[in-house]
Amino acid sequence: MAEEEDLETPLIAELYKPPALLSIAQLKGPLLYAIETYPVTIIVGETGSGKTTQIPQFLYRAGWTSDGSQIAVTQPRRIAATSVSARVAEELGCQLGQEVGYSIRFEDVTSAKTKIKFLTDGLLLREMLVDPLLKRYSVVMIDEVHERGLSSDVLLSLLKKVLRARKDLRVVVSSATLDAEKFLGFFAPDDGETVHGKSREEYGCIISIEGRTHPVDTFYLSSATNNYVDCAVDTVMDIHANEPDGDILVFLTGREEIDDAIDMIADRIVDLAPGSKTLQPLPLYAGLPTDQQMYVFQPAAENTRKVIIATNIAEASVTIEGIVTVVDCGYVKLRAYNPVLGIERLNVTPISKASATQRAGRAGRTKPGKCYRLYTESAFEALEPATFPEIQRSNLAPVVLQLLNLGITNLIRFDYLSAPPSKLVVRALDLLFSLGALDIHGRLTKPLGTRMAELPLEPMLAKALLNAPTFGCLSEMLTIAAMMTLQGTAFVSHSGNQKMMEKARRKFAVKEGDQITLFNVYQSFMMIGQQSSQWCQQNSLNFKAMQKAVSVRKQLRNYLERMGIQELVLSGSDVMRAGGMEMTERVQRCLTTGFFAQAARMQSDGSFKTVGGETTLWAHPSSMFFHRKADWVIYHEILETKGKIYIRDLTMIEMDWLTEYAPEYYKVKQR
DNA sequence: GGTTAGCCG
Repeated sequence: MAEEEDLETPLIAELYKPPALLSIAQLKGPLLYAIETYPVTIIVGETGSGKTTQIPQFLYRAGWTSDGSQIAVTQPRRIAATSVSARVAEELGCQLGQEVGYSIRFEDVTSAKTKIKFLTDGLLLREMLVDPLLKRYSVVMIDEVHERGLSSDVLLSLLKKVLRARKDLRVVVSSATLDAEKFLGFFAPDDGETVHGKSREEYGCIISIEGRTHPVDTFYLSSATNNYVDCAVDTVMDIHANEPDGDILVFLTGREEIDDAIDMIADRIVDLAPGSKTLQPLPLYAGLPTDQQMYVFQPAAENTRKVIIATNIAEASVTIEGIVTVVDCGYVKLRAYNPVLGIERLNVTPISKASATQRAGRAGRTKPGKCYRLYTESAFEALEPATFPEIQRSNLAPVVLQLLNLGITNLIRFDYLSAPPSKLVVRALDLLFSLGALDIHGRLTKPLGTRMAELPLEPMLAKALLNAPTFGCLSEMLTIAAMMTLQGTAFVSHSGNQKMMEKARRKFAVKEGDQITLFNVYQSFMMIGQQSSQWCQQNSLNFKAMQKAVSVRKQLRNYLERMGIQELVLSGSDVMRAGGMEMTERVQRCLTTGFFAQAARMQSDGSFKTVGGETTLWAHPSSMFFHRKADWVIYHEILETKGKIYIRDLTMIEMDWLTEYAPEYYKVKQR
């Protein structure tokens, strides 16, 4: 086919140079020596080097847990914590939950015998609230720090402090990229200073480990493309025509691009010579229903080559057998946060070198592979070495709350690995102050502020929930809080089935808005649906998400009970009329006490304006106010997509409630 | 007017 022969921008080869490194087994001695000698050891090794599974076992066998302490190994994702722990338990020949276990939210598979514990980094942060010096651990290993996630960044800062207080603690930091010097420099004492008698040079060391992956030949475009989706499709067809067997993995940035690419490939398959090997294009993104995600793991049919077109989900958390070729568009969607408007948006951003390497590595898991980068080599050279830290582009209110609760008072001068813009910190402090979590000196209030910090909820929702008893709607707010944490995943939404979904949603809808509609969904699931998956299917509901809501609700209720707040179940007429107010109104008022800063008023054209009047917002199509009229509302989330700002989870309120429940916040704006 | 990169407590 001529079309594929003369690609506008032909691909040129770049030779792969295997690094001369030692394998993990050969490094056992040096690793144990380093961890014994230095407070901090930085491990550099690609996924597949065995660092995550082997190092904890080395430490365990070398006696690091013989005094009854444990080894903690953190992972950024739940799926990694569970699967790695299962493998280590198998290698050590023990039952999972005995010597080796894992702990993630809602699942604690550990026991008194557990010596090696895998857990998510977010959960270790939570543990620090109860045990700030992490006394139960002799070694803490933080894995995948190169991803620069919010939790792992904060953990590293906190561990630096803990190391100052605990001479016996050892920290192992593991990264897939060569930014080890930065991490080591962060932990080490300043020049001329010492910690526990150790100088900067004596404080830590770096060990690099060889990966167990196969070499990957990398190709670049000779000149840049302005349409990487078209280019990806061309490249796939070209590979299919010219390369031997083996599946293809294509990285694009989102669902829309993936669907487009799949349609284009499907069109081109028709043109393939009769009887020749065919292509099976498969999408993979997180929003896809689980059963459809599973197709990518099934081997291709006879005489068929699989092409998996995926988002970043395939970069780290998912491993697919049989991939020998990777096509990398060079972009990813990243969250950006505008602290002035408090708006999150998803930006298509060039990936980092670290990501590019990780993506290429996906081609070399079973045998030598090839990676086609849809950008020039000079564009690759110009990429940032590592991903822009999440702490510099997030809403920091939850982190600030947690740090304050750990006794860290100066958040501007806190020892960050990469400091967030001070605007983000100030915005977070402002919000927490207006919620009543901080006093004018920036200290946590008691009990409200400390309780908000303890709840595993975003601050606004935590505030509303803690206020619920005064409105006599704790039971309802527990349900609403649990449902809101699902972030719009309660209803299943695969393309083509939208009408059914709309119909299902209308069954639960009430005029007061989305939050009380979510309450109805939960109530029906429990009472009518009897928590069955079949009932969920009939009502276009996501069974897994509903089960999660049940768990979250239980967990929140337990937290509140420990704070001495009981869920009172009122009965009959009490529920309907307590305080001379309908339950719905009490819930609406209660929500206002948490979300007053996110109020908007509907205009005659159906759009919304914020209180200041400067920003135009639109109800998200999943909201009932996408169609219906409202006046004032509070909203849960605000997000920007394709230049349009949407608000999600809306509840009707009255304007007077804003000044009633947040007089300070609205005082200035009234004048 | 028409939707959601990914992950965590």
